[in-house]
Amino acid sequence: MDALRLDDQVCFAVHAASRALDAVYRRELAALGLTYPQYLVMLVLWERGQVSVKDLGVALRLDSGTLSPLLKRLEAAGVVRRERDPGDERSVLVRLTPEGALLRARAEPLPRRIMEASGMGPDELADLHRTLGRLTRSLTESATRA
Amino acid sequence: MDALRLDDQVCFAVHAASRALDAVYRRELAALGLTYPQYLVMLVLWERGQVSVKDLGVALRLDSGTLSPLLKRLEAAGVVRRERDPGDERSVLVRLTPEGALLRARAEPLPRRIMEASGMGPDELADLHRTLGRLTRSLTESATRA
DNA sequence: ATCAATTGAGTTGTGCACAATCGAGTTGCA
DNA sequence: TGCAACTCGATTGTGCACAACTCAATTGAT
Repeated sequence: MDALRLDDQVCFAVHAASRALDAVYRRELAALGLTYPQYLVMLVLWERGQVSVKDLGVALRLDSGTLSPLLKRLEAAGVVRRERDPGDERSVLVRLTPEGALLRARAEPLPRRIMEASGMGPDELADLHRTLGRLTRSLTESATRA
Repeated sequence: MDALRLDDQVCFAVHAASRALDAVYRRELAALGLTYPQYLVMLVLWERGQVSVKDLGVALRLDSGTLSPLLKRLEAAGVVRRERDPGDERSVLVRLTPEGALLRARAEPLPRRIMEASGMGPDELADLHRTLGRLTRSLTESATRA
């Protein structure tokens, strides 16, 4: 086996799977007016109600260069509000608007639909989840070490 | 378990792994002057020597909107050449330049380095590769059906 | 032989991702 | 107390990804 064959590269398999997932989410989220990364932000907000941009970045592993414009679009769409933290004026708190909170109900059926589209059972998905978690951790560590 | 919890979403695990891989490749490829998607194109060219834009799109599952500017940058970097297919003037053939062919040797050690950074054994990686392949196929099918 | 439908690249517009940088606000230490 | 170091968010610039569209070349059906 040739180490440089495209089809043998796990990296391409991950990349392709990620884009295929994105395409399925694009279709499912269109009705909610959200993109996939915007949906990820909403997941965090539906869990916590309010988060600083900093903590959002930690949760999603995104920096402010990505989050700032994304949050601006979510604010323009009327689903979140942004305001400086009175206790620390450097920090910006992001909260759900009532409209944003209402979106949650419409997002509820999504995970099941994606699971069905994946063609995999719960156990297999859980296994994949764990494996990818380990992979991401290893890669991240190796990146910070080097 | 809450279906909408970020940490329970396999989609986020895939997304995060993909970006972590991209980060590692970014570091490794910097010396070659390539980005990760450009490296994927080069993989195909190192295999086949010459490919039409159309076939590249099939191999990488990318459309011309992504490939056209990317190939333009590779051409500007001097590693590929583009010319109309004399047999079918609609088609554009992409070929390696000698400089592009030389890059292959410098890319050779990459897969091993990434494998080490992944912290996973060959069997486990092969397994992940297969699982992701099935996932991508299922998602793609479900997308075209709907 | 003609022309309508199809194919293949390219362009435009939108949005994500990251590096590098800036500036305001905060903290800590001399 | 005063100032240097640090933190946080925003901005700029580059590149990837996809949808929608344009246009030229080709194909096929009549």
